[in-house]
Amino acid sequence: MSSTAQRRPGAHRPTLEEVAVLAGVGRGTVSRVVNGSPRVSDRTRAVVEQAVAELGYVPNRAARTLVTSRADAIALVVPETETRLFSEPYFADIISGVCAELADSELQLLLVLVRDQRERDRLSAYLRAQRVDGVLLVAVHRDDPLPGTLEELRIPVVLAGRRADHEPLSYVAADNLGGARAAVRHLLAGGRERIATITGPLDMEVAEARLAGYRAALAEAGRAGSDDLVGLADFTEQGGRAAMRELLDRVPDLDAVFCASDVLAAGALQVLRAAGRRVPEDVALVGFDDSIVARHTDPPLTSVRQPTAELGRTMVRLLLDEIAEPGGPRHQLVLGTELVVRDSG
Amino acid sequence: MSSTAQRRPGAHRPTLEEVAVLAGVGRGTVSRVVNGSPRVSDRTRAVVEQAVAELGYVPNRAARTLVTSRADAIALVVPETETRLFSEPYFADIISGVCAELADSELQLLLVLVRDQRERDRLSAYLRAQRVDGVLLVAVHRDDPLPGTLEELRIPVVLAGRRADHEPLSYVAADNLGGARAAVRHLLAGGRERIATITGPLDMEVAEARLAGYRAALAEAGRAGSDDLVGLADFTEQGGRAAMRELLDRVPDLDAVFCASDVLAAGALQVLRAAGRRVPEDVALVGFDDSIVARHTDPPLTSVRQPTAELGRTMVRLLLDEIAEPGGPRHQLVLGTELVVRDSG
DNA sequence: CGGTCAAGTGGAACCGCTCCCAAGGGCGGT
DNA sequence: ACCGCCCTTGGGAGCGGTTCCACTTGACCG
Repeated sequence: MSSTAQRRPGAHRPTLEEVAVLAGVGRGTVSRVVNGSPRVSDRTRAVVEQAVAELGYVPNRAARTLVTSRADAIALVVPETETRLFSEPYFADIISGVCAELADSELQLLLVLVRDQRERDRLSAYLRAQRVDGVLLVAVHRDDPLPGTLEELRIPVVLAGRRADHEPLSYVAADNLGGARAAVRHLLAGGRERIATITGPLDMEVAEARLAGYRAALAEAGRAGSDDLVGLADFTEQGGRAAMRELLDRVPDLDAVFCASDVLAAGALQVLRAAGRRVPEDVALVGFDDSIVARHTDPPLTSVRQPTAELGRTMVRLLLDEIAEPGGPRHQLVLGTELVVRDSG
Repeated sequence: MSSTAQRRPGAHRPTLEEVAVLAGVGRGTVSRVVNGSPRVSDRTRAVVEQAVAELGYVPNRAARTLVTSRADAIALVVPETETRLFSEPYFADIISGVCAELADSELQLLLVLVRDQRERDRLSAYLRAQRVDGVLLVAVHRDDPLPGTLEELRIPVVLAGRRADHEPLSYVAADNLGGARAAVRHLLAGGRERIATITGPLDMEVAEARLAGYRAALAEAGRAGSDDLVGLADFTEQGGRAAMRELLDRVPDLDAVFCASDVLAAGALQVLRAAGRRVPEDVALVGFDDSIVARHTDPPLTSVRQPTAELGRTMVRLLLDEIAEPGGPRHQLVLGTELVVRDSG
């Protein structure tokens, strides 16, 4: 039973021990070389590296994790209620940014959708089983219990967006208020008089902030925004339609609508058209997110773009910091937004 | 230097051993209870379960993985070149389906974007490090080396779509040929005479199959599809525009275009409009994917819907099969598609 | 009533790695 | 020539599970 070439690819994976034997050194030495410790002579290092290459050795992560209790992985957690996110560049860009930033580390990315209490529990179990070093949390609602749980478990977290003005955890957010204000200023500059808004669900700080931006722009122009001009919706197209209908009922003479998302705007647009209003002649329309729909509606939507990939990258950077220095200071960043003017207003 | 640091609440996770002590049984017994082995008396089981609950015990996955060499995780691998996927419901639905199916297992989902050779190598290393039990592969091009690598490593794989007609690996695909044929039949039924097509990159079987469906429909109607009527593009909007321009040059009297994707169709639509053609009066337009753009163009696009979430679910099911029975038979499934008629043709 | 056997249980061995400690060797200083 | 020190190195002791084997026990059988 000679230990011959288990050379069949895929069958046997060489262990550190085998590398040590081949290189004629001890296990500790191989470990040091593999992990780039400086306490190894150049000659030995070369020999070991040769052996590693020859055997195609790759360290077994489970074994390493077991002893270091680092998982070398982070999780991106998304409430499934937000699956809509997936169909927008927002999410794609976040992922893209996250992966880009992760590429230089040895970390892996776990994707976790949480759709109900059961899955929430499952997630807790994961975390408790020490499967990840940190968590990226997207689209948190104000009363989401998850951030609290994570904090209790002492697991580093970074949020995309914040739960409220005053957010204790680390987060990276887009300047929603500023973006919304810019959008409404643009409408004002275009001479619009009766500017309405359709908001997202106000238990999300994003929606709240965009509404605040709308109000701020009106206020600085010396106009009191009447509540009649505010239509409430969730972030769906259907919600946009319903809200637009109500607004038209309540304020038939409105001449502009700032929508808290492009999808909302798309819904609103349908209703406006059905009501015989021309966009932008009769009613100007501005969205938010600069998502793919914005470019394809007729007319294309003026919208607010967020630096989403950058947001993903930054989140990872912050998370790595927190992982490296647990209990360190929290980091909170707000990234700028940009108005993209198209034909809708 | 006393080993303090570990007493922070939330820091220390109870081990199997501690549960055993509390329950007054051996480690093996606890393990059996935790893993649902039948070889435990009801009384003992109850005692152990009590102890588990009391301590909030959750098995350490790394330790388990180390000895069982099951990773309890699968990877979803996406070539980054296909990030466009992310902005379409296609991908969102795949993920959603995958997660839904995974929810009942103990498996986790790793998301891996591969954007260049370096990351491809990194992926190989992951796989070799036994971090996953299987791989879901999306958007494979014909000459993609990844499937081959995986096969060599003896890692179970299921593809979304296939590389060619004759695909050795397991896959789940939509009936692209059938869908395309249905789309073109619909155009024929509408009385269209000069039906063109804009294809995706022909090194992908999806694109090829959709083109084949187009040809099949023409053939069965007794019309030889001239090559003049075929415009080549990648799956981008820009590609759609370019291809549409060429087609108009070559075949000014075309009265319908079947596009291999909605995004292509959206591009084509812009060019048609710019050229003064009315859709659908002068030129009928049909897309594929029933993506979010399809509903928002003006007019909304007739398109072919694929059962994408189902596709994700099925992929997982097949993969679990392969994992359970390595070296077992390959499974290959084709799921039906459905024509969604809107105003564009 | 001894013998057979299945069920239930405890515990050792081991998975592959990191970490630490002790030991070997080289070298400058005295 | 000897001592002390630093640089390298080998290898033991776990990390927290699973698995297998051996042992105890009580039931059942002839």
